[in-house]
Amino acid sequence: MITHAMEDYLKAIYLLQKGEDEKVPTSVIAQQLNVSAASVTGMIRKLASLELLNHNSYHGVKLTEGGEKIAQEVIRHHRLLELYLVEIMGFTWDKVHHEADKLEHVISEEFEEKMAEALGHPTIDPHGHTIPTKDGYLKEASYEILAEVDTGSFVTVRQVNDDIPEMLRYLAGLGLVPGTPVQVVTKAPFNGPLCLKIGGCEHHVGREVARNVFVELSETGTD
Amino acid sequence: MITHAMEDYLKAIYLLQKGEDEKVPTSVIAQQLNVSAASVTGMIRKLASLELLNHNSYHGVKLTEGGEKIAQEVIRHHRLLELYLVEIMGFTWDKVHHEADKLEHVISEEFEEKMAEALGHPTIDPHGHTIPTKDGYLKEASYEILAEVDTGSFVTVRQVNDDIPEMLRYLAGLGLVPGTPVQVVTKAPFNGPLCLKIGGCEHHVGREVARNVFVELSETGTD
DNA sequence: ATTAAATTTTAGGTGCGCCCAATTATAACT
DNA sequence: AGTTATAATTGGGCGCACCTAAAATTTAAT
Repeated sequence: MITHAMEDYLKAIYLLQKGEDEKVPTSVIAQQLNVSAASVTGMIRKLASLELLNHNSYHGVKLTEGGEKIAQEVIRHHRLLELYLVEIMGFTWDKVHHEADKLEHVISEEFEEKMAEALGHPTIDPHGHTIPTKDGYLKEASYEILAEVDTGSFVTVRQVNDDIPEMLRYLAGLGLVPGTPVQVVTKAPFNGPLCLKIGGCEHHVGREVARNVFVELSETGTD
Repeated sequence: MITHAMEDYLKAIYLLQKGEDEKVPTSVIAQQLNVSAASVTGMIRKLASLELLNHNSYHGVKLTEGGEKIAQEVIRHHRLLELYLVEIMGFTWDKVHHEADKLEHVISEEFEEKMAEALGHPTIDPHGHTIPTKDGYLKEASYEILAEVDTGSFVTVRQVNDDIPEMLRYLAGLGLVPGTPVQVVTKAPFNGPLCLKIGGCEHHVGREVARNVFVELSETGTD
């Protein structure tokens, strides 16, 4: 039996091992899930005994195929839910992450299918993340971090981190949402703010924010 | 902190104490929730310590105002969900009870409101049960049990029990759904089947089924 | 009034998922 | 290589929600 907590661990490990290379250390999982390292060790033992991941003591974990499958299903639920809540139910995009985190463990496969149909089998969620397909395929495109692109770059927003509601409201206010073209006008030194041209207007946003926005470099004739 | 299990107990007790008179005995709660009587006693102690119900040892329990409030909220969630799943998402009515039982503990107040709006603030769920209002008011109309009305009666279906999916599919097939007018043509003796005229056709249904259908007697000119 | 039957409660125990504190393993540094 | 810092694991505990088996209470029946 897969419990909700197990699903949370599998999802977290899956997303972490995508970001980095393979092996995910205990401490990182603990931080991600806001639990103690001891708790993680305990849960890892259980998941390993179910062959959902491989555990090399003191050297991190790696999901098995079975573990990845479950993680992808949970992520599909989460991202379909986020989009459904925004598009069909009229939630603002800052609220949906929290709601989806609870619902993702509870909905049936039929619920998932009804959502997918109502949304026209979408592939991208409101924050720009790829929705895994029913058969578990998830290829997350890799974008640049806005905070790190060169001054003068023309970029298009592709993704934003979805877990800080206040930041999402701020971003929406700026128009810094997936699909928006942006020019990086200046980057102040010493981790200072970026000056961004968004829809003709210039805005100054801090690095903290710019680290949570992911962009694609535009073809810009010049160069 | 109110847990999901507590919500289930409060809901069950609320619905049971409506049906009967006041005090609900331990054994009935145990049966309703499919747990042992010992488990019920344990949970009752906890709920009593939170002042959500009053417990007279060996003499059953009765919800306090606080307990009723929570029960009504859970029931509102459940019934709005059932209707939403049928009307907006296109579920068949036999599947929604199970789905709503899981979702009812998880959705936010905002989710509840979005559903209510999308449905035009409905008052009756797909099986004919009253949906409590936001401020907790629930007046469940009391109908006759189809199995017990007199031969020859003209009645209108008002409610059906929602927890047996196969029976719901059967009832839908017969057209025995809330709003349908029905005539009780004959009732075979020794708990035999009822002959019902539904939309011009006669059908023979067993007592078991007829005990799960609730009807309102129609004004029938004659008499 | 006593006893038998049914119901309810207590006692003791299980698995889950979390914690803290203490230990052990790895890695990093003279 | 030997010491030290960091990270991971083990051990012992806690609360929740459930269980079975045994004891206690109420009820109904003689």
